[in-house]
Amino acid sequence: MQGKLSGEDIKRVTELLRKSGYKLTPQRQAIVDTIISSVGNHLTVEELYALVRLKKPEIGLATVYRTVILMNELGLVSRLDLKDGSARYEMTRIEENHTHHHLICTRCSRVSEFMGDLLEPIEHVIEEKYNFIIKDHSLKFYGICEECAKEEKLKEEKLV
Amino acid sequence: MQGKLSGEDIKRVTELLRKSGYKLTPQRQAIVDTIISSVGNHLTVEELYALVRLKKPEIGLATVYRTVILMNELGLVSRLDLKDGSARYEMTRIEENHTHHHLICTRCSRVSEFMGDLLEPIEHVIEEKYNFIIKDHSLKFYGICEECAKEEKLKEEKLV
DNA sequence: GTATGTGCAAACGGTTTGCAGAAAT
DNA sequence: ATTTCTGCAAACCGTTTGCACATAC
Repeated sequence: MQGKLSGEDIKRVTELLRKSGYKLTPQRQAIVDTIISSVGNHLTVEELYALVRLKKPEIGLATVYRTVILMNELGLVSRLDLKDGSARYEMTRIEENHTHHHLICTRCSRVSEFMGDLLEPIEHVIEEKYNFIIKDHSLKFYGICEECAKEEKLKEEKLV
Repeated sequence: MQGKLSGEDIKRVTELLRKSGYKLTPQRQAIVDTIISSVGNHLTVEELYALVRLKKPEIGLATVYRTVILMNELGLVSRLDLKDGSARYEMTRIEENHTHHHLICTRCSRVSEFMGDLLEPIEHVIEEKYNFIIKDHSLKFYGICEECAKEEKLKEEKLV
């Protein structure tokens, strides 16, 4: 659990749920609160489930799945697929217009992010050259994060 | 089944299997042949299984899984994860140095490819800025392919 | 009051695995 | 002869679904 919980965000999300004709149940509230209060964490559904249960022990896993799918359809969260078999979800922050990407450490599987509209020029080339209308993109870099690189260096030094 | 079957490729692959200490069974042969003869097709394991069974009806699905995992470890095939729950595999062609990406049509789920080392400059920026050592990357564009766009246009015209 | 949402447990679908027999080296 | 591989069926694991009850509106 990290990141600053923003009452503004919670309002925005619950409002949109309402407007779209969905009921604002305590379960959904709890899930929204939890997922917002852990920005930057890329939670699996199980992880989210565990966190939500701290506040709402009666909640069922299926409800978490259903809510997260719903929120994804509404564009409130975005799904992230690493290569490890379970989907991850994170809040979509309003400020950014779909231009954030992921750095995935293959040692510790930590996920960090980087910003930038670096792809825009590439997209234009593609659209013209291949007559392909781009709606969305996914850019991921796999490699070794700073912490793991440091650790490795330390080990090497000890061996010398 | 499409693409030109290259005897050279088959040799290269079977050779590498041997050298790495793996036995060259008829099952593996059949799988290698099939996957090579369908370059550009991004097969799911089930699809590959169905194709291989045309030549080797006794083969088991588990063998196909095991072979494809093995070949992936050896770098002979690459795994492609779309958002549809099943992994796809394609031959890794020697000519290209990991610089090919995917265009995925969200209408017909056809997958096409595009080449280009467009990411290299971006990678350097990232490596410096975030102290992240990049080993691999994945770039995918989701959208509407040329054929589907045409189809849509046709429908619109009929409605007018 | 009614439509929608929930919890539970069972089903699902892609993938992996344990095992006994088969085959490559 | 020995190690590796195969086919089968069962297990696995993340996810989805059917259902009877509960609840937000």
